[in-house]
Amino acid sequence: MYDGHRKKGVTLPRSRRGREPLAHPDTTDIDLLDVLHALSDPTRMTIVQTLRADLERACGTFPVDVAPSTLTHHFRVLREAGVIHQREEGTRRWTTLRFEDLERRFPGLIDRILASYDRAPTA
Amino acid sequence: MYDGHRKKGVTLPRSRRGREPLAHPDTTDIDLLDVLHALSDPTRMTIVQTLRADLERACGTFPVDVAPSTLTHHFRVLREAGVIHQREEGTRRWTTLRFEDLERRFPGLIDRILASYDRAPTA
DNA sequence: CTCCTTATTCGACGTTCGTCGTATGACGAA
DNA sequence: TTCGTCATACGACGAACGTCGAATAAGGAG
Repeated sequence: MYDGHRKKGVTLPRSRRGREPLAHPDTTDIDLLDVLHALSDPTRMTIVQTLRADLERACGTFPVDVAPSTLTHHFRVLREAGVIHQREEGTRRWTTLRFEDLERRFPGLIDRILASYDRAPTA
Repeated sequence: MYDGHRKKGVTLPRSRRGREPLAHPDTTDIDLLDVLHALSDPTRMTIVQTLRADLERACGTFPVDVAPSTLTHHFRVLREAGVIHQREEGTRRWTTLRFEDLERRFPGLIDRILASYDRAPTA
């Protein structure tokens, strides 16, 4: 909802990077529908595809062409869906695929989806 | 279909059921991202789940609780994504899962997704 | 013919989505 | 300290989404 007035920097210091510990859902709470939705975007699919090949990457090193703030948005969607894990180290935020967790929850799903995507990248 | 009697419809003739032949994408044009998006909605997932079990059903016979016009919308999303096929017969519109087509395009995908959904229906 | 059933199209509504520019914060190097 | 880099939060924008009610159309039963 719209909260109205919120002067410039007066009111909120606001939590920034490193404050809130980057909430990740428990493995058992990963929702299939959220995962499918997260993977239904080409940018996010590319991110997951890249992470399946390489183990860990920093945010800025993905082969996608969107603004940094857009990328942050996509990472949040993937993280909140339980698809990726992010940890912080200095100014970098390292990202991994939660492959084992996904495998435990939905055996065989991720690789089947990625294989389907390789077969027909963007139609 | 015959076009003959356009009675008092002064304003909008407009295409209605049966006029436009219910466009379905070719098998080779089915886009994975569209399929994943189509399946990321609980109502549509339930429809697909139902169709995988039963072979063919009429629109009104699905175990979902939404308004008829909403259901029509969901069927269109599934149909345009290439997930279902619909044919008309009298006042009924029969719906089937395009299982063989999906299997040919993305082998093993649909059953893997449905198995994942059975495992954790709506979290 | 009339009436009921089936399922649609249309239009509207509030919400969510993907995108970006700008400002901000935290870290590390000079 | 200052400066540059990495990545974020915020706010805005238009587009798409899920939902529904009302009107419409066609088929079938009487």
